[in-house]
Amino acid sequence: MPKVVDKAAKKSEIVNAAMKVFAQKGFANTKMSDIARAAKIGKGTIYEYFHNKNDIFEHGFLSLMELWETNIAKRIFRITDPEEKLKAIFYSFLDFFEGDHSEIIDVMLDFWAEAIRQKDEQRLRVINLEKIYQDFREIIIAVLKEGIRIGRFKPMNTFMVASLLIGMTDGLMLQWIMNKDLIDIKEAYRCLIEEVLSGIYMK
Amino acid sequence: MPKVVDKAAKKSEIVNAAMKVFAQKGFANTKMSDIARAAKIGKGTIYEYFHNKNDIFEHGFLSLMELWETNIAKRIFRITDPEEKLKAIFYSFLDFFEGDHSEIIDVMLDFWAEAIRQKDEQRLRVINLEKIYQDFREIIIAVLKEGIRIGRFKPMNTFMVASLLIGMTDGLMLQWIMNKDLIDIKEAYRCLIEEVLSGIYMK
Amino acid sequence: MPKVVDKAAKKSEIVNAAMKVFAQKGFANTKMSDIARAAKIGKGTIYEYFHNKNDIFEHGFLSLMELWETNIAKRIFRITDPEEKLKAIFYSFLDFFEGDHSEIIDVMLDFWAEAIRQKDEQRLRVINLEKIYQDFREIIIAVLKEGIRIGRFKPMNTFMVASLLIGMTDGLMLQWIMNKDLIDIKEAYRCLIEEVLSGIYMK
Amino acid sequence: MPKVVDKAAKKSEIVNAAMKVFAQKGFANTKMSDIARAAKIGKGTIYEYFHNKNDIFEHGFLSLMELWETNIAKRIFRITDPEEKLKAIFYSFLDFFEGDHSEIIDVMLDFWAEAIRQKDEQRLRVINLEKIYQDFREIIIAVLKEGIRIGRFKPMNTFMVASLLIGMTDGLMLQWIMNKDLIDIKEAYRCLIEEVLSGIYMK
DNA sequence: GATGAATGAGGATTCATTCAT
DNA sequence: AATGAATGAATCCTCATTCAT
Repeated sequence: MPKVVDKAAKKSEIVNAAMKVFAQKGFANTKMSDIARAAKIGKGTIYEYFHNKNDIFEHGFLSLMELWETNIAKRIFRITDPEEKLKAIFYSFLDFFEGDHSEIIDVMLDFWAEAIRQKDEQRLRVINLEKIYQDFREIIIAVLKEGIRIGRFKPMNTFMVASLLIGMTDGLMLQWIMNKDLIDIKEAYRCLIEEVLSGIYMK
Repeated sequence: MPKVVDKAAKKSEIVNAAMKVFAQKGFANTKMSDIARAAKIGKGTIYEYFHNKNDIFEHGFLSLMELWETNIAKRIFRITDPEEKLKAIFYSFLDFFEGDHSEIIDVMLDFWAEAIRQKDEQRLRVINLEKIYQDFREIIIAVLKEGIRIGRFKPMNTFMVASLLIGMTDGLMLQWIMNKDLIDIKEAYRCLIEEVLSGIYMK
Repeated sequence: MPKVVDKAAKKSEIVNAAMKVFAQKGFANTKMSDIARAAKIGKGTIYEYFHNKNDIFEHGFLSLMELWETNIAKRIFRITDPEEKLKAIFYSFLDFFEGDHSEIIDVMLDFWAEAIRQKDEQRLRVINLEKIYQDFREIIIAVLKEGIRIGRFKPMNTFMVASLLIGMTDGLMLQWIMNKDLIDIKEAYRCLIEEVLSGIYMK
Repeated sequence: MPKVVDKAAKKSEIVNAAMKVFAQKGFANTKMSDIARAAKIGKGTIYEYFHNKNDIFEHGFLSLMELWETNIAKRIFRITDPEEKLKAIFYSFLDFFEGDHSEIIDVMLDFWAEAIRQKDEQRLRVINLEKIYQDFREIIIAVLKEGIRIGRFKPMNTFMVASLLIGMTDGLMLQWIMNKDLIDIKEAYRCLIEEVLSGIYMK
């Protein structure tokens, strides 16, 4: 009888180890041997679970996205009030930063850069960033429209405002990554929600 | 009699060519031969003007920043009204996107990713993104404070709001890079200035 | 109570499976895992029966040779007439091609190539192709000499003619492997025996 | 001005060096560094002239075939008598063995093995052995038919006899490669031409 | 006995950089 | 000053073999 191994568990162990290294060194500068060392396995073992370095990268991205979607869904599915829903959506981001995913966030830029580069390629395109933005935009647009309908939000270009709000969280993250001591991410979100959002409220 | 060459001019020609290739392929995937071909010179000639690939990258970043600073300064140095000043600052970004620098913007993510990676290294650190954010934040904070002082803006956490506003332009750019047809960048800035900023105005 | 296994039977099962894969992919391109899959056993199990990949190869070659020798012997041991004996020898080759060993034949070239490469090495040299040719040549030379003695064959350089006849069957096989539809191997041997051999007959 | 190099000449230098190594070690066992050392250049330089190891192999094969075709053509284009033409064709092989290509011949088996393996693949198939046999067969068939027409050769299955004759030279070569001292290749061809061919002559 | 998960030595290939011309 | 031929360090990936279960 050969050794029995939880393939799925080991796979995600490797992904996690890889993500940490990616975050530290960047995707291009990370060697397979770095990942192997971080995961405390042999170089060749990685190839039992992944086709190549890109494959690991993509799995990492996907697992990050799943985590994120689950989180959003959990936060907002019960809320009906548009204002509260909007707040909940932005607070769901905080969960990421406050959880122990902060290291993972560091590699987001590499994901972004790679995704943008892949944007015109028909091939695999596992990292379909455009689709992700689209999905997220639609969620926010729906909330904004509902708010406008019931007279809680001012009339506005919902598509643009949604894009700007999403942009704000992304851009905030960038600055936070740069210097985590400088930006109090919790306070930043409070400020976003309490002070900036007020621009879209009626009156 | 040796050929007389405008060293500086040729240097910036090479940087410009390199930036285009970086934008298309990303820094790591760009070969020196790609740059040489794009600049219509020999591979070896690049080394007459730059120490190595990183050197080109850094010069590219710096020239981008200079362009940007010049632009902002030109836009706002004469304006005194805080609201107008704020608008002018954001409109100055548009100049980038509307000018023929749009291709160059594509490489920004690589700059960001690399800058973030270098953030802890004492060494070279030509790309001091933190410093750049700092500078930009201070400009905006000054405007916000002046606006609050004269009663045009609501009291607020100026540091955070400044960070959020900067973040919004960065994040917007990300989405615009992804799909330039989807996002009307001009309209987006109009929306930012007219609809979102109103959240900070008094009444 | 340990499982009782017919070691020898399993060993030859593995060899047979391996030969099929060798024939398809060539020795160098065949992975141990390919052999394991073909033999429907685990990769590690192979090593219970063979030292390494080379070992399998050599066993395959040897079993092929045994088959061949048995076949020749069975065909000719009763015949005394030189002409008939010669015909019988060549017909014995047909048995190979007409049997279900045709797949195995495909790997002969790899054996040849490897054997030739080993020809100068003192080491292992399990595949002693030179010896095999020598043996075969001697059988044919004996027949030719007997034929000459009793006046059925013309006087000739028996060594050379034997070598040429052996070469003809080898070379024929090469062409047949290339395109089995093009060459009717049965007709080819008939032609060899009836038309070409006549060159050595008296009259 | 960069160094001026005769690219074509260097390319064939590399091929020649590679062929020698292939002959000694076999294609699969030859490392790129072996070729580099043999050609007295750096490992990377090889890739300035060839795409990969296979590419070198194929160029080697092609140059061998060109040499061979040139040789045959030179030998026979003026001869009209079928018997003499046939002899000339076989003597043209001798030129190879007597020239300094004997080392190159050693790698033929690798070509064959590889060609046979590629026989079903649609892809590149630079080494189209089937086509080569076809061409050669047609040349011989034409000679045989002409000989029969003018009553110099017996009626026969020209396709099969041609295949057998080609096979004989191939098979002879195999044995000669095995032990060059044992087989006097010159005498072998004389014997082929004088003794075996006589089987097809009228009377 | 059987297995396949784990391994790391080995080798093909890439590409920044050097340097002779 | 300009060039591109030459290079080899660096790195991805393969796969025969080992060994714990």
